Amino acid sequence: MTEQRRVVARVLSDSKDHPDVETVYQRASEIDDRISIATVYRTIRLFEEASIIERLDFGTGRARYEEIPEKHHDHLVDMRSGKIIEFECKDIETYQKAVAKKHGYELVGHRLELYCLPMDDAK
Amino acid sequence: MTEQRRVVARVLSDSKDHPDVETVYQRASEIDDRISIATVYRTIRLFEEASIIERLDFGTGRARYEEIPEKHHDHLVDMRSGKIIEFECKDIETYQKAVAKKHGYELVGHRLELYCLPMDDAK
DNA sequence: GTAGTTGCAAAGCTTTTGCCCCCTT
DNA sequence: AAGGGGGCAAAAGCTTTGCAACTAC
Repeated sequence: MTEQRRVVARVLSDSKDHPDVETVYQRASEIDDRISIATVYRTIRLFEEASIIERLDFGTGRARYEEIPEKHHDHLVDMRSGKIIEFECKDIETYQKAVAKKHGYELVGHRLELYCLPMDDAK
Repeated sequence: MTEQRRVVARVLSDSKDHPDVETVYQRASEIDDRISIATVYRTIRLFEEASIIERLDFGTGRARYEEIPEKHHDHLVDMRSGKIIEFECKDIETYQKAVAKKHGYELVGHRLELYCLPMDDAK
């Protein structure tokens, strides 16, 4: 466990948003500027493989990350502001399992994003 | 409307799977080998912007495409074989709208993928 | 001391673009 | 004839990697 990994771990843990690698790198650099972006990539990959963080991708071409939460949730993307809202919906998950089963599969994971506009903008 | 675009359009239309750009390029080349991959990219982008096709992305690093269907559907990914199964579930969509509304949003689009293993493999 | 980690820069992959030529209309 | 479209190769954007130096234990 090196200093660099500690810093990256701390940044990821402290981030309440869903930062991309560049953002993690910037935040880590503020704490300790001897860190390189290659190390950030390597460390993030390591954490991802260890199931400590999860990769998200909202179609922007850059991967974003969050710590794997206690409680699973999905994401609602505010298309106007880019804000990400987390939500949980047990009913949806129940139906997902049912769909998988109907096709002869066991549900192992899923990915759900809702792309939305604020009520007032919608029209 | 040039020959190249006609060929790409035909390939996309004939493809029952969800080909990536490289695959579309290969299939197009079999029909007419004077096509370049740059043109395939350009044409696919054009069709995407014209809402003729839709971009999919199953986390493999390459975008995949399908014609926009009459009836909306989502995708179940067989993690063992890579096969993609299309499904439709009205109930899930109803709950999605409800979730959006609860947060003060209007649902504009969504993305749902189920990652599954065949029943027999699961354990 | 040794195995594992970092920095740097180069390379990899997918996708986009500049430029000039060509085809379509 | 004019203008959009295509081919090629170079460039861009994100991510990974080779290698030598360095660190943690």
